Amino acid sequence: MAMQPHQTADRPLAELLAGDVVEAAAGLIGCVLARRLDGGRIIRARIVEAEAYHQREPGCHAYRGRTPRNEVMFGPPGRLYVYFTYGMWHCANVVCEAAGTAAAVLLRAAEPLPPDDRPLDDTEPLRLNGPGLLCRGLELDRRHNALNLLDRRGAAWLYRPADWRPVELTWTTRIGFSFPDPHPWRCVWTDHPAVSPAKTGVLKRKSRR
DNA sequence: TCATCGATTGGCT
DNA sequence: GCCAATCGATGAT
Repeated sequence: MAMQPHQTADRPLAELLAGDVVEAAAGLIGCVLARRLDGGRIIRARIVEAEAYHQREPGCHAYRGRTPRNEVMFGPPGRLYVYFTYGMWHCANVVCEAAGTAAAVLLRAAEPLPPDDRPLDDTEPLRLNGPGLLCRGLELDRRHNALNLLDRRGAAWLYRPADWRPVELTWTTRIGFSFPDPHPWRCVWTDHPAVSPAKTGVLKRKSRR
């Protein structure tokens, strides 16, 4: 089996997202998703778990081609793809690879960061450890579909923080498949406490740095 | 037009 | 471990 990618900071975020979606999943671990709420308050969360999807495999929403729902996946990289599922949850993805190719990284879990100078309120910790919880916590829904995450002036944006460092990654199969997942494309910040409680991912291998 | 089910979560047995 | 909640996207009829 091919080696799973490690993390490097040798490429700007925009370039990373324009490239291979599995490498993008690795590179997004440790990056920050910022959200400007309607009232102006800003929430930030560090991504600790992500999954890669590509149109060439049946687990991907775009496997059967372009539909109104997955339209954004075919667009330029760096856009936000939000879909609604199970009647009550939204899931957020970062579109990757070139326009015309449908590929995206599902953001499965993140660690909430303290709001600027204040410590996080321990009495009501924000739980973002699951794709549905992440969207609920950051108040993301389909109104934000197609948002450009590389534009810091928008309602949500992505960046690699100044203190970003490569971390140990664990790769497993992806979560929620109704058939055996052929790809270990779930990328987890090893042993990070904010990772989702999903139990069905099969451990494939670890990678250092 | 209809039936099925999902890239989920939390609660209960 | 099992299952309900809840509804839109999708594929079949």
